[in-house]
Amino acid sequence: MKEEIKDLCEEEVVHESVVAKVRATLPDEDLLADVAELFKVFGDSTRTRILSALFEAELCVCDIASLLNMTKSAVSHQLRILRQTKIVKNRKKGKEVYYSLDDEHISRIYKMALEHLREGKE
Amino acid sequence: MKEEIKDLCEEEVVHESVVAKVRATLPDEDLLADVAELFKVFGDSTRTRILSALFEAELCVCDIASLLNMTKSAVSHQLRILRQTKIVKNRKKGKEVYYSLDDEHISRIYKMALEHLREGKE
DNA sequence: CAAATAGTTGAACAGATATTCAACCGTTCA
DNA sequence: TGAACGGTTGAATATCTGTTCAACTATTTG
Repeated sequence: MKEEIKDLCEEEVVHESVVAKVRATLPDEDLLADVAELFKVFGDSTRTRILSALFEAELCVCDIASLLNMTKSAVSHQLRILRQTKIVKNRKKGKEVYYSLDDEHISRIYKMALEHLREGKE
Repeated sequence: MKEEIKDLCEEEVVHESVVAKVRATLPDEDLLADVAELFKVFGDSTRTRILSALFEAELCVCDIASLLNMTKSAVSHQLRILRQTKIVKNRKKGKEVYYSLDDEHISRIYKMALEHLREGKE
């Protein structure tokens, strides 16, 4: 018998034709992984707080740390993640490094989510 | 001396006035936590795969498990998370439980992210 | 009623992740 | 030049999170 995989509904799939159709339209595996990765970056309240601060103004690391009551180190670690995903850009002036948003789309997605949650709260 | 917190830029904040202004406009702490929580749900490729399947059709747990080549248990755990955050709803018919999307906004946010990533890939 | 199937659930485990800490680099300025 | 400050980085730690496994519920059907 072929019961190597125990819990997988291999044969007992209930709706073969629907499953086949959906499988055909499923986006590329890599693209879906990228979507997940992008959302994962937003999925941390430290980072969402940093971002909503940067919606208002360009800020240096010390500003952000003060604003969020966190250490510079912790902030810097999170900024690195936001930088690597091209959500945030920086410019150096003297000793200070100024951060700002790098992408218009990002703002739209973020604000749409905010709006969604605000509506669901009356 | 008041050096309890070591790395926090308490006094050395570089731009007091900007920080004060930004602080005033910062969204509610709870709302930001909710935003993060919502995005965290999207921040897993198993869940993004489930969602993009449900964009196409209503599916039962076995369908999804077969489609994604996962166990029913693993899928069920993720569906619970999607249910709790009201992203997905279910209806029971006989032994089977059918899942579908519960929210129009969610689709818009999700598809906007997909579009964003597709554009950045030529 | 008993067997079979769809689905759920909790505990356990492994892998990921955020913060802390200490050391470090680069720039300014005395 | 060297002290001071803004910022970064890597390792360590504690916490969180996804999958597995096994046991369970509920519904159908023989």
